[in-house]
Amino acid sequence: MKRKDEGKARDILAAALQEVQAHGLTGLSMEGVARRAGVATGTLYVYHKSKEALLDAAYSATKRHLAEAVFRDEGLPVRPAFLRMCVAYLEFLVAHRAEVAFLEQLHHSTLLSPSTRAAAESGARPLVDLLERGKRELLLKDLETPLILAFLQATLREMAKTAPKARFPQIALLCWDALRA
Amino acid sequence: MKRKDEGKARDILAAALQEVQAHGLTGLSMEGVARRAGVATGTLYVYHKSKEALLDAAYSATKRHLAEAVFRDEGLPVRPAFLRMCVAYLEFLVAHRAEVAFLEQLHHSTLLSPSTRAAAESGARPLVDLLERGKRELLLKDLETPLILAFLQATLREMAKTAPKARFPQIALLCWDALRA
Amino acid sequence: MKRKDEGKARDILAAALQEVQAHGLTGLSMEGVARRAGVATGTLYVYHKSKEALLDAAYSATKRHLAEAVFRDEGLPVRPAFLRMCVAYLEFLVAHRAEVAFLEQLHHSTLLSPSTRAAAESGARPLVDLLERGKRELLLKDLETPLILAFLQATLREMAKTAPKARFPQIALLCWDALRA
Amino acid sequence: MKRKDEGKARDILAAALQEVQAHGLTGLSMEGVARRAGVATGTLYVYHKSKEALLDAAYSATKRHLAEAVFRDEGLPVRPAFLRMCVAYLEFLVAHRAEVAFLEQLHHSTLLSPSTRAAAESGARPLVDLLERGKRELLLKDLETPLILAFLQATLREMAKTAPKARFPQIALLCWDALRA
DNA sequence: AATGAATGAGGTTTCATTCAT
DNA sequence: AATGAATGAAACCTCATTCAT
Repeated sequence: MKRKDEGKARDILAAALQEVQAHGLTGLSMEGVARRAGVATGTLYVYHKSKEALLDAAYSATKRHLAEAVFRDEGLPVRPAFLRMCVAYLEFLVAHRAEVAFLEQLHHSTLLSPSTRAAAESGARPLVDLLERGKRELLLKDLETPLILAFLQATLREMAKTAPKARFPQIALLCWDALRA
Repeated sequence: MKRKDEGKARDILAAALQEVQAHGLTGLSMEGVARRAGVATGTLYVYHKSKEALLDAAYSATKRHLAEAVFRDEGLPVRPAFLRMCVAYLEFLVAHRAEVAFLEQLHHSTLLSPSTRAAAESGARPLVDLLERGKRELLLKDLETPLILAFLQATLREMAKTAPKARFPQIALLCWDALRA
Repeated sequence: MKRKDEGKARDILAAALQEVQAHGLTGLSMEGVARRAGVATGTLYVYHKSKEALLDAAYSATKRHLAEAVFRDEGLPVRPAFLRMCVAYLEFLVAHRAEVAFLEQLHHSTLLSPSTRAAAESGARPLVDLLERGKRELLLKDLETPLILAFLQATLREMAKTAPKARFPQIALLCWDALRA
Repeated sequence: MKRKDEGKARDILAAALQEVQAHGLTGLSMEGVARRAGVATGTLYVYHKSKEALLDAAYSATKRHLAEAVFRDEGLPVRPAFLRMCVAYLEFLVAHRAEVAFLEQLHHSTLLSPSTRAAAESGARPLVDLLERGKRELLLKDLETPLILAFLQATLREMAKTAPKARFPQIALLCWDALRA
């Protein structure tokens, strides 16, 4: 049921995202989303069958957006691929604060359906594959993948808060050095 | 005259924590908290002037609980102090999953007052002091403190998910090695 | 699309008026108003953003009703205009007891916004103008206008309680004689 | 049940009066009264069996206060007695605005018991008697007593708003002239 | 498809009153 | 007598969802 107005569909998801950012998950109301998207409340139900479904969709779309920007597999060798992903992630973090905050809020919450969660997870597949390839090729330390992911996420998120864009390649290198065998 | 009951105050905070755990922040209702605490809804407002205030108080109390268990400064030298804190944190993570989940949910959310956030922050003071002492004594790498904190949090949280209690000292040592100068 | 229903808006104001009459200001509940108006509680909030706003609106509407019935300026000379207003006021008093009682209750009360009070005041403008014209033309005693208003209100209200409709012109004349120069 | 603390009993009635003045009848709460009176909420129920009873008592006490100050019968002849009462009423109106406002609010309201209303009415007995004596002695116009009362109340209330104390005797005389045969 | 008025269940909060101390 | 914590019914209001247009 999605062949109505592609632009309006996008507006609605964007509005949901901005509303969560502005009022928090608990302060989110369908009326608020509708107002921000410039449509009537009823219209929301033309595109999504419930509030939960709308949030699910917004979460998925945002995750996909992030995955497309960051986790593309471009067929590079391990090291340059790793460095590119780190830089891309840092850039995404500073360029799309609202999206990042939204994902964070939704991530901890009882609202997402398990299937959405699983689908979202799969967006990072290319990075996971890359790390495992790196371990097989003995380029990376033999640590559990979730641990590496947590380390990267924590480090990059923290660095994105203060470091200037010019230093992003350096930071990526730093991460590489921390993890290489 | 009837004095305010210390036990009841604790029950209410505990009930709030459990309700968030059970239904998520968005599914939290004052009636649910009251029922679980075994008091009337009105009683909640004797102890806290609003839902927000109740959550604030529960968050503060839980943070304090964590700080007391983990971040005590016992006057030890840097290395043993660091190792002790790591182990204590790991132990807290596995022994108080509900509390940890609750803190996580509240941490991202628009509900906490800035002052509560600030107060909560200060609980980790002893660890911050320790890290800075370590850097001054040239025992630790000269990294920004927030970065070290993020690293420790990510690593320990991840390890607590799978590692058995017996390996906690080893993990602490691993962290030390990762950070020592 | 469903347009806001003019009839429903009227029903709600009428219901508020009747509820105040039945249970007093302190006994007024939104649920009672909704039930009497034959709408859902939520509907009240489609038309008025709060209980206070609803009462404000009901007060304004009733005052306007009274003003239209009584204080019309029909371009008559002072004496016949004065007599006509007196009779019209007396007729309103007996024909719309509920409205009158409602206005009285609201008049003394902290619920009305100052702007509503001011707007309501302006309804009697034509009478005020008439009285001042009468004083300028030396037809009426040179008393302060508020004093004349208080006198008229007290007298007419009191007379309306007992006098039969047939005597209204006589009463109006009596007032005129009491005030003429 | 009133032999506890005469001062406290007075404080409670005074607090009720002030609270109505401050927040209106609808904004009146027992807790507010207790706080202002400097007692615990429970104490209110030692002196009055319900909120309604408390308001009844406060209304009665205030009416009695007014009656004692204004409607004393001092055995004077009609004219001086009338003039004295007018001046006393004017003085009460300016000296006890809070009391007057309180009485006004309660007068229109469903809260007073009929018996309280009747008792309060009887406070003005001496004035009613005086007026009837005046009519019998052919000193006053033969108007219905309630009409005279309404006229006096409206006029004096209006005059008290602006006239300086020095002019009170003049105003009293004005009223006398308006009503004398 | 789009609208937005209408719904009514459910949420938060208030408050008169009771009761243990 | 005095206290004030505790109660729980009801009040006000919000909001996801439906439905007539």
